Amino acid sequence: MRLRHALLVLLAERPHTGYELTRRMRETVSLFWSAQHSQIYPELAAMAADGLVGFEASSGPGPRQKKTYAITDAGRDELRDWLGSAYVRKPPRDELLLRAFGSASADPHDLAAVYLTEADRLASVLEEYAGIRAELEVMPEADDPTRPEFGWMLALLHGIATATARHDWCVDAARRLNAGS
Amino acid sequence: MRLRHALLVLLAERPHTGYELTRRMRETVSLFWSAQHSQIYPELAAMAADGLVGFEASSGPGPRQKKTYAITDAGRDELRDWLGSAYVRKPPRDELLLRAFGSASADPHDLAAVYLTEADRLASVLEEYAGIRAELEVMPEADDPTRPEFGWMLALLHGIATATARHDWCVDAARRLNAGS
DNA sequence: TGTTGCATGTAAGGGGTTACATGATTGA
DNA sequence: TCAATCATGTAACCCCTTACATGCAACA
Repeated sequence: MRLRHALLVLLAERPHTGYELTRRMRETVSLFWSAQHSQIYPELAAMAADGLVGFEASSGPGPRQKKTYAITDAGRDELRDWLGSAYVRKPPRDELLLRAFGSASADPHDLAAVYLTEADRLASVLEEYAGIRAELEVMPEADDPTRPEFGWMLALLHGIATATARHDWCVDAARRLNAGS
Repeated sequence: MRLRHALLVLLAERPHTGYELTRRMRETVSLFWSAQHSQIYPELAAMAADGLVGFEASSGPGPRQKKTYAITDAGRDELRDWLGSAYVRKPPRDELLLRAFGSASADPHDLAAVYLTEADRLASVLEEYAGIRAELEVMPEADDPTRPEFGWMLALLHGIATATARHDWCVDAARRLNAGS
């Protein structure tokens, strides 16, 4: 039930409609989480049934009512408990590494090209991160653990560190593959 | 259908029973892939139906026959094609980052403890990797892209690089959380 | 005698993606 | 008038985990 906690994190900041949550997942949190609206709407209904969120309905565009969800005290408790609970790592599934492991069965140049393409993508992602970092670094809120900007900063630093490591690995993997022949 | 390719990678090396594939997933490939036997047995049957693998049955322990699966030429073609095909990144789901993003709703000390526990785990993982690396580095096969050891080396280097980055991030995140109060 | 390893399967359910379905408002 | 944005839902399907189910051989 991790989607539940992702939604609680966003709702702890301020109330949202399901549509807004879908957009924020895509635009803001997509660095480390994502979900489709088809998953979010039923989950919000279940969370309301469990008392973690409440909603106010108002007339919206289209045939149905628009529902604005807000976190409840029970929701805040659940979120705080989960944030402090033990982290259990999920088995990773990394397709890029699986390919590396199987390189003996590949055309080395084709596989090297795959890694170089990914390295390029990561390089442009890193440029984007550098811009966001410059914006965040001048904000004093980023040093205050009670502010949302603190979490943004942590997530960004993680993104920069891992994307850099992966970028360099991709370049090295391509070099090793091409050096072999 | 990525499990299919994971199994083809292992079968390209040599024939295996479903039981052996399950064990190798757990012991060898678990750094970046995993699967349960309940998933592997039906998939092997489907791959045989599609002509990617063949099997020889022999009498085994227990009530059923033991089946040793071997990759076919069609399987090798499929594997080579997949290894050279474009990589499409899957949306990541990183619970540790989700927690960082929600830190404003957490007890900072509890959350810092979670990160320090994970940092400890990563430190011991890194020690283990260093040992494997020392073994691999004296093997000349690790530089030859046509040998399985080459892929092991690549996967290991990735593991070391990302575990290091993540370890350092965990320590930094705990420091920032504790510095705030 | 009891546990571990070898060996293969099925069933139920959770979580996620893709596609189907509806319809008002705003701006080009 | 056409497209995009806002807004909410359902259905089918895929992938994966957990649990159920069977039974021989080797070893302590």
